[in-house]
Amino acid sequence: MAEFSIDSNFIPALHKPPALLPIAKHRESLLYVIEKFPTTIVIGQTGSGKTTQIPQFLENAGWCSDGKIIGITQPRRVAATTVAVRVAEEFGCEIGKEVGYSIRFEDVTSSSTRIKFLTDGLLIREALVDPLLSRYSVIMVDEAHERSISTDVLLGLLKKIRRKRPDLRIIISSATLQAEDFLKFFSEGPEDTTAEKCETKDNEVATIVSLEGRTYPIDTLYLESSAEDYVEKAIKTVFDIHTQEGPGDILVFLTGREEIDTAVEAVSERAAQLDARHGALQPLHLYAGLSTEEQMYVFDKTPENTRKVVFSTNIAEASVTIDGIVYVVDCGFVKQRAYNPKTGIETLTATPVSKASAQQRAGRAGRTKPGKCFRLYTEDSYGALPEANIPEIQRSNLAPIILQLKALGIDNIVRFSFLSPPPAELVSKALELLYALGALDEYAKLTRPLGFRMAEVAVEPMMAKTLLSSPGFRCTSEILTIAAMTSVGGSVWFHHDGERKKMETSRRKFAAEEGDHLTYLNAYQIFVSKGKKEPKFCHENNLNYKAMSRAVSIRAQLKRYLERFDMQVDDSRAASRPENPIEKAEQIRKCLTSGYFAHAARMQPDGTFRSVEGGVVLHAHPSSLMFNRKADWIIFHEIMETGNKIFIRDVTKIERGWLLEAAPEFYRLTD
DNA sequence: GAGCACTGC
Repeated sequence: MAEFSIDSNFIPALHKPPALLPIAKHRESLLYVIEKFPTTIVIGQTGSGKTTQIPQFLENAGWCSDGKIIGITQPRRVAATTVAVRVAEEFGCEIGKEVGYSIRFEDVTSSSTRIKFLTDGLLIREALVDPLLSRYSVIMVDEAHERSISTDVLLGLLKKIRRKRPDLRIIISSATLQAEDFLKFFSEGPEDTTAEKCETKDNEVATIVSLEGRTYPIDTLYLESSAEDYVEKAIKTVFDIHTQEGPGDILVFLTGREEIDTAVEAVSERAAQLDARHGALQPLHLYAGLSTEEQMYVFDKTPENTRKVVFSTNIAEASVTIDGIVYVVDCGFVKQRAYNPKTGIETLTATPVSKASAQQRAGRAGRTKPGKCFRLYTEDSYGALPEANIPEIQRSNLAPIILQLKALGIDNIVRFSFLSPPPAELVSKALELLYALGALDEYAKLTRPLGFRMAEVAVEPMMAKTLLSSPGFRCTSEILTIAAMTSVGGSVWFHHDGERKKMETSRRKFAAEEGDHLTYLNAYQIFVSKGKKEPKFCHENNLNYKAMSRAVSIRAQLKRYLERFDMQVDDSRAASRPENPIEKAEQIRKCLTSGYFAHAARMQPDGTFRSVEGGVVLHAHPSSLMFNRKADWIIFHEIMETGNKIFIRDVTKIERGWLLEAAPEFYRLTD
């Protein structure tokens, strides 16, 4: 008889049994607190098990017994799906049964679902149909400290809903630093009523619970004097770690693609001269612009005697977790988006990180054993950093979110209870645009049906207006495609290293003389007809298959909205040759002007553009067909300032007269 | 001649 061996007969568990997580000993007290207080703020580090365990405790304790469900929101789609799959496993059910998830295009829930994970943006959308979110007995807002625009809006909504639904339990998961802000927010009376008094000590409405995490100690090291060139300093630090420190992979935070590619190249060159006794160094890059398969390399196990060093953007701060990182190198900067309400231009600039970010980055070193974090700045500089990031809601274009709030019946935006109120200029800029688009009337009320419909379709306001005016230009089918293609955002064309030339020639095959929007339309139509929606076709034509498939889903969803509004969509003629292609193209360009009149510009003799609003100098982005081409008047989808230049992307030629036709009032005001 | 990261029944 063969000898019995445990090793060969048992497969090690993928994760530790829940009972071993520190959270298990807090079960009773957590349930007590949630029962007693309408709002509970949970502080738990990564590894505390809060996201996976709390919903199961609640389900077990009977919070779903009256047919209501437990909802847990996440800021990201991947998080919502992966956590749901894991909880279903622990719960012992098939995903979509008792435990499910719901994200855009993917509803994996059923009538038996009791624990539901979803993105916070989607829960806000549910509130449009069910304003009191009456299906839920408990709503847990996870990763609230990240302060995404949707999370902030959701928190304001929940505070409002709570007054009408005393039975609803709200759980906010937060990092230590921000817990007090959340407590204060939920303890204070709403700003829009004076009647409700603040609760007394015996009648507290919110409390904080702290859970232990499973992180390991991290040594933090600073520079004695600040570095002049942090990319070079980062590379040197990597070699110092490699030659002087024990085993373990390295994660380096830089700000963008260019820096990262430079660093990867430098490390692979210099690593060749390393003494063999130190072992090999394998540099890898990680940023969102990479294709999924290219991103996957950072998860591969390195060969024996090889140390992995990942140069990454902020994507590795919260969105992507790489196992085996023992050393973190932090340059101290991040590229951050901001919106300037005076010019209506978004900027993307490298800014110093916050203390919260620096701590989060350092924490990436201590996930499997004690680690070290090398900060490429002085301890004094750290002390001077802001405590937390400026919340997104205070530095974004608010037009989309104000449209949604109005549709939810929140007419007085200024008195809505925001955790961090947005600056008044951002609010008035958004109101101005929504008024110009016809979504709001002169009393700032949502118009019917246009405003309500614009709030409902899942594209930004200018495109929503374009889409909804398309029947008047007899080009709804085409605009649906263009809306879907611009929604996937800048990732339609794709090339491997050194294949840029090939991509340019591929792209030229789809090019339309009138500009980028019609080029998108050509690419999409050939993809769904001749390309038969196949990956092979995409590969041959330098199209991003993932992006194209997403465009197909978005288009189908947008089409369903229009049909619900009783708008006819005739796709049959678009697929075949239009009767008069030039006339059709003109209708499409006119229709685009009806939504994008605020994004108009005129070409100058030197090839740059001058914007109609503000008269600033604009450059066609090199990814645009209008780069190096002649035009007169144009409209564009997106505008962004990077470095010292303002770029416009997705550009289409128009005629001046169309602007006055589309928005006579707007142009009278700016003239 | 070039852009951080997310996201929407």
